[in-house]
Amino acid sequence: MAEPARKFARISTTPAYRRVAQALEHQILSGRMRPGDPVGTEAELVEQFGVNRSTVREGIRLLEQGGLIRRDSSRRLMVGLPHYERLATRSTRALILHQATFRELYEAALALQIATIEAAAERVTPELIAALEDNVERTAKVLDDQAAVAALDSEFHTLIGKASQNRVLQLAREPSDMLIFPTTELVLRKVKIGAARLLQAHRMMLDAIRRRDKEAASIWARRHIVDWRKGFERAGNDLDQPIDKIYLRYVAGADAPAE
Amino acid sequence: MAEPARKFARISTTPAYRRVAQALEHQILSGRMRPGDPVGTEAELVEQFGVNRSTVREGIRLLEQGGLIRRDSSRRLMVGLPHYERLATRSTRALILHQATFRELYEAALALQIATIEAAAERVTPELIAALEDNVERTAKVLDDQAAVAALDSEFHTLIGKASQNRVLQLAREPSDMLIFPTTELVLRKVKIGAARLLQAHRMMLDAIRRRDKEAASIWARRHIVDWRKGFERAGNDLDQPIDKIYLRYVAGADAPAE
DNA sequence: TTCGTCGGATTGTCGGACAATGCAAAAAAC
DNA sequence: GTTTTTTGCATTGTCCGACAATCCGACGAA
Repeated sequence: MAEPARKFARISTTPAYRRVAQALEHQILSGRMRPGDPVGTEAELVEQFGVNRSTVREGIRLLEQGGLIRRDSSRRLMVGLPHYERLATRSTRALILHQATFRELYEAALALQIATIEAAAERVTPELIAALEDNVERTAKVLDDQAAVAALDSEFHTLIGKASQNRVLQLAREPSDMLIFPTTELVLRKVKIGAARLLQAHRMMLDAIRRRDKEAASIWARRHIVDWRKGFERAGNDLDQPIDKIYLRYVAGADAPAE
Repeated sequence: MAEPARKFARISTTPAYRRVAQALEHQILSGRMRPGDPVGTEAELVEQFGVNRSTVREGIRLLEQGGLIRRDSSRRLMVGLPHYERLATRSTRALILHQATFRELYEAALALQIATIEAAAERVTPELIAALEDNVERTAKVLDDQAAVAALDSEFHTLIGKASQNRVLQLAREPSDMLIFPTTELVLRKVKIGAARLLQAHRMMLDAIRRRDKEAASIWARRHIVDWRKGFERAGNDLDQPIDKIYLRYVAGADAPAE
């Protein structure tokens, strides 16, 4: 049979639920709806879009997962401000599924932490210095408790991130941080002097930041992460193994379906 | 008034549609379902979970947006491998909504590009060298066409990313790349010798990578990005302005709802 | 003022329905 | 027997209507 002589362009038939999502997203990104604004009830959206409530609800789910739309204490819809954490967990999952290795994490963490601490040395505020000092003090007190030290280590680096006042760097760092920090505790258990070295590194970094000494801060940050790598390897782990083996228990959220 | 003495944990009642999504996600992340596997029809999921089809569909939407579940050419569901691009656009949006500035982008890009090119110098393959050479040649041919040069510049950096063989770095870079590259064309229009400088930088980076000379690669990468910044400022832009003004048109996808 | 109670509004879930479309098996043509 | 066409079934997208659970504000009682 002869070709139907393609006279017409392919008609794009985007499902209605997706168009609902796109319309809402556009409103939000263009600034016409701002974070915190109420989105309106499902019934209102039904009326505005002229589609069924089921369709509206499917569209809402699309945005809800991304954090662009949230529900407040009651269950009303409002425009949300997607926080990095949520994005980070998504990225984290992607890295796991792509079977990224610890070496890749290490390399990225090295570059990002150094850049972050240099920015922090430039722009740190007195409040954050105080918070960092407090963190270091608390770390010194619980030096025998590996879990506590690991948690404080994570907090320390989060504070450095805040001090950097660079949201792009923070965003870029979060996936690797989320995957590396849970191993700190394991490393500390294996390497006995690890906690003391960690504390010293934190002290030196804090001191360098306080003096706005980018170079010293950078050197100690590097040393700190190299220490992590050495500990990781000494704990019997292979830097080239994919991360998924270790992390599933950390990222897999829920369990049973409805029953 | 006395404190209510919080004795009870907040009672959490997760909606069924979300539990459906969590159950599927858990299956995927744990590896019991692998990318490419069919998820099954909606009817099957209805039967397995014992909930209504509408509920199943809402749960699917939650995952569909994140790329964890896709639909193939027909519309059947299958496990997807969320690609970085999708994550990057989400992160990009977050940065816009958080009103990040170009200075933050610049700082992050500097650190990330340097780390990437150093990794690339270590691990580049002959195929990628060939691809990079091809890219540079094509750039030399269209030096007067700013749009073409900008596109090739973006491609060049993507290739460097591939050569680094570090998915964590690539993932970390994408948001800032996506926001910076669209400005390259603007910069090239304003700064006449920009294209020539860009080409020279690419040549030197390629040469350094080929020689596995991390130091030279790093130096030229830095120079390259500093050039971008200078051009950006010379074009009359303020590095401390939030990025949203310029980028809405790039990231806002669709417009009209159903009518 | 504080505390129950009530009713309206809204969301979560359900069941059923139907058109459009893709896929595969059955039927027809060679 | 192989190729093409047709037919039928399965599946998704969309709609409708319904109801329980919950939240919220108002109203009245203690």
